[in-house]
Amino acid sequence: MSRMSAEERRESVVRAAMEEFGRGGYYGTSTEAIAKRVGVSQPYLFRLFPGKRAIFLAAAERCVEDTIRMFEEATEGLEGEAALHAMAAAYTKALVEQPSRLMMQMQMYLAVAAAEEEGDREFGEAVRAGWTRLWDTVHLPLGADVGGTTEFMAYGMLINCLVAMGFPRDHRVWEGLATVPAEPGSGARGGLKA
Amino acid sequence: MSRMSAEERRESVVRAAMEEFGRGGYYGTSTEAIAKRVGVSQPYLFRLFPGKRAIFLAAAERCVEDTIRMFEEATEGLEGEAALHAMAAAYTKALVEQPSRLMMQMQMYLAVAAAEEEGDREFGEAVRAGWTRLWDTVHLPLGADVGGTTEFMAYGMLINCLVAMGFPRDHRVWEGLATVPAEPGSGARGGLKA
DNA sequence: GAAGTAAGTTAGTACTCAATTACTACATCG
DNA sequence: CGATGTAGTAATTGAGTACTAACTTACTTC
Repeated sequence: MSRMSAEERRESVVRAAMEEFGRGGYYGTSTEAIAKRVGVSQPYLFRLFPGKRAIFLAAAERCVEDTIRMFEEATEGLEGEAALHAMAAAYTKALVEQPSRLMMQMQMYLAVAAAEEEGDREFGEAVRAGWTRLWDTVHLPLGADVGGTTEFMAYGMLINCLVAMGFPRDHRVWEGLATVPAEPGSGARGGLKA
Repeated sequence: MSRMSAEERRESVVRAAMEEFGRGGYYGTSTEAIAKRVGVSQPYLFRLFPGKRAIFLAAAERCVEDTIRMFEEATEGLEGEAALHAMAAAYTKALVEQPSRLMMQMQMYLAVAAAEEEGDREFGEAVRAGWTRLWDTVHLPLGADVGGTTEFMAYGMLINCLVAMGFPRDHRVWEGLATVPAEPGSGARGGLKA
């Protein structure tokens, strides 16, 4: 169909890969599924990327970068408590609008062990580096409060897990978390914790 | 080699499956890998279980039950703050002694989406039921404090993620968490958060 | 000690999937 | 117009994998 520059194609592959890998993880996602979503033949992926792992890694890094930028933009000019609330709001917004990004994040964390066992030590390094950067991105606007940063990340991971498990928003396990309202667009204020 | 009753064999299969699935997830683990670990031929697994999914589910449910019992035993006769510290200590002990159980737990959370897409709605139900039971198990000794329970679970999920990513115990991302000492056996007291 | 049963294996099937090779359509420029 | 390069596909391959069928070995019981 529509021809695209290789760079543009790679971009749409990365986006499609985030969705697909987010759902099925590395091993549970076929390159064909990604190709189908992009609207391109499966072998063509291997002209755009050296292999499946490279696609996964690209999606993972993009995922981290997006989250980092999201927090940076949310906290622009803010500090302390205000920054915390801004980040929490941004997170709950992402939770509704891009759940696949949260899923992909979890999938990349869990992919480290298997990758390491397969001899790919670099993947783990990249994931840990990404986490550390994300951690610092949160740490700074919170006024370098280690406990606060850790707490924020902790609630984030809990939310990711609840999303992964598919708990409906009105289930009691969400009770302790001030989440986004049922319908998006009606405010989305509130913190990550009660 | 040594013959066993089918029940005993199933038991060892479940244990092996927890290790293997914990590492590679559902799709990243072959039944042959499990069979090898058990020390039995691969096709024999299908006489003990109806299929791969059933093995995964059995391992997942065992995993939840173990954790629930762990917390129940840790909090026996305790309440409130004391129960919290007991559970935290038990968790950090498990973190060192049975990391594969924590990994399996995460893997089962992330397996829900893919299972649902494959038409297996029951798996998600089972996982959510397991989480809810675990939640209640923590909730009770904490004096039915919703916020406290949520916080405890949140820190637990964060720890699971850090373990999955393979962060060494002395990395700064652990700073905000009072974790177990470098060598096991030297006390292991302290809570989940700083 | 023969018969029956339960534990376990070997061999094989049908299928999926990552990756390669060889080809085609379309543009742009000399 | 012809040449060169780039976006893309069709066909295929070889490795792995869940699962089946048929057979074998050991324990138990009368």
